[in-house]
Amino acid sequence: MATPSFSAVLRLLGANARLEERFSNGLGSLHGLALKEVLLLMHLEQAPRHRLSRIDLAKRLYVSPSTVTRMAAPLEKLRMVGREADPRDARLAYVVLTEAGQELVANARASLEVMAADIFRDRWTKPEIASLADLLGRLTAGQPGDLG
Amino acid sequence: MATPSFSAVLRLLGANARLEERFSNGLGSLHGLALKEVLLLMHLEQAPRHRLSRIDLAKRLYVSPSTVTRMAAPLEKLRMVGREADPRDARLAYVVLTEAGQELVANARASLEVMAADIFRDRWTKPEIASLADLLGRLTAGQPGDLG
DNA sequence: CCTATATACTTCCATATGCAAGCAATAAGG
DNA sequence: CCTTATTGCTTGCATATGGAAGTATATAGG
Repeated sequence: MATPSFSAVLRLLGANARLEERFSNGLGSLHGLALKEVLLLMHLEQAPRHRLSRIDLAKRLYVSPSTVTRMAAPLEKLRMVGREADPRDARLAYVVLTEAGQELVANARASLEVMAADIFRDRWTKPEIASLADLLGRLTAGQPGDLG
Repeated sequence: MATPSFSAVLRLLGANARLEERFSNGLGSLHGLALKEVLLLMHLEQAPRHRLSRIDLAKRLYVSPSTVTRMAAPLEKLRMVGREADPRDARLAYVVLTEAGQELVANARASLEVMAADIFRDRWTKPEIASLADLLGRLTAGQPGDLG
């Protein structure tokens, strides 16, 4: 029917939809945060000084700057992140991971790793999982701040 | 850092975001339709008698039934799909692909296959693409109406 | 310096989407 | 038959998101 390339793309779209559904169901009840919010915190955790500008976060999360502004607001209210100005450039308003945020992201990451392992539990060998991760990594290569 | 399973999941999310961005940019200008609308038409094309109930479409597109209702409305206005009642069950309102819809989906599919090939143009061998498609197919297995 | 351009962020508006509620029709069980 | 539960679809409401416009700051070029 479809070319192999097209088939790969179509299946990636489907696999993504299934994964998002699965993770959303499991995660919200556990930590009260959406998957995207946890990813935001994970990017901060990985960044130097645990902080990133909203623009950098937007690039890493593949969303618009306005979305980052609105995602950060409730996280700031929950004291998971703080706001920090740059002394050299008054335009910058870094999003900084707090202590509480670090704790939460550690727990959420553990939950996510369990859920991820569950997805491959049946009918997958370790080399197959590694191969999938490797091939997918080539599709996202060249981006700053790869989490995985 | 992350377990291989978690890494695969994270990269899949990122790859999906990049692909959607790329396909949205290229497709809208070509045929005036969003990627999701083309996928809807492709599912109809593949279905017996070129028609599906809104519920079946929702499952295949991984969206809610209300979204299908609202996606079909403008396509019906454009005469890409029609509405057909079931003589046995008056609750069913099939979405049917029209002649014009078949033409459009053929053209759009060709565009999508070119775009898909573009994504893998550099640094990918045919076996690698096939392997990726195969592995991703295992994540979506068991679903009705696989397009690829 | 002064002006023009670019950047970071925020806010407004339009659109997309899921969920709950509602309606119509069918199916199931007495 | 009649009642109840189920199913397919639509609509109202709340939320999420991108893009355009607006503000403030920084940079580049005379």
